[in-house]
Amino acid sequence: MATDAKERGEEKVTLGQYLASIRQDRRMTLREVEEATNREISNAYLSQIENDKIQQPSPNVLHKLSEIFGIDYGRLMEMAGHVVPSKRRAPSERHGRIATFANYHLTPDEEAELLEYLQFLRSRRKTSSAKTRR
Amino acid sequence: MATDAKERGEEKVTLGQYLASIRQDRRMTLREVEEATNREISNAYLSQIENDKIQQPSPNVLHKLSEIFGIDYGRLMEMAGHVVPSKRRAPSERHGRIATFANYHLTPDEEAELLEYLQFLRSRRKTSSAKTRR
DNA sequence: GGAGATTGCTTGATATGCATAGCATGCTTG
DNA sequence: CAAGCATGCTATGCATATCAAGCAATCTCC
Repeated sequence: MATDAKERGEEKVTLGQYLASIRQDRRMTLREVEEATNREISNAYLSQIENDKIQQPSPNVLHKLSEIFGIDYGRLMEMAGHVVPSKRRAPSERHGRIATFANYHLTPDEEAELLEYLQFLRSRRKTSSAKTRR
Repeated sequence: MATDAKERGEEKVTLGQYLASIRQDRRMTLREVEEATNREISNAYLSQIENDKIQQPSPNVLHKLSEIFGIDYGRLMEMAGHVVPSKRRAPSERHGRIATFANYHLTPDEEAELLEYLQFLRSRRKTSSAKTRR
């Protein structure tokens, strides 16, 4: 247990972070995404979303993005703070499938590095009682 | 025009009409509904919604109303013109060989750090070439 | 008839989604 | 270096969701 991550700030993946990482994973530029949406979503606006300048992008926007990227619309809705049908609303996020890496096109190399990094993270956390990071 | 929404004709019922008729059915006043939502939705705003002055009430508002009235949230979303998340999840199981991370049960904290690290990894070896070292 | 409450609605103000245009930096090549 | 383009981001402005306050019609009950 332990895991008092909530108390220390920056832990949870934001909608912006998630979308940005997905876009990079797909190797697309902001303008390419704009193109892909038939100019329905401007690159400028996308930038704001990725930097969390927009608090709640509309469902239609999120849907378009989920189509482009081939990711789950419901999850985007959730991350944006919208209530999703058939999902129980709980203030405390039980982890579950927040940002599963299945959505990323990881190369074997990347996967290896991530695993290694994860081990590093965990070892560090177990041994030293961690404090301010970075 | 506060006629019953039971028009025999096939004109489609608007969100406002629907909500108004439901509220009347429940025999509640605008202010009672406002109360029932813990004042999250003002009676003034409700009035505008019922008269279709508002084109797209936010999902959260619609959800609250669906709770109060005990009606289907998804339907309200649809009537409001929002795309409703369908669970018709396509066979997007392209991950195949790299589902490794699915086996780890990452805390939100770890997931965030991994994502950040992945972005870091990719940001440096952008698209081959270039010996740029920022 | 008038005070007082109740109910639906309008209005003015504010917040925020979202677009167009433009900026800053980086990279490439003459 | 300058020119050019690509990429991410910012500045500005408009549209609209949402609220607080107030108004008009109604229904009491004296």
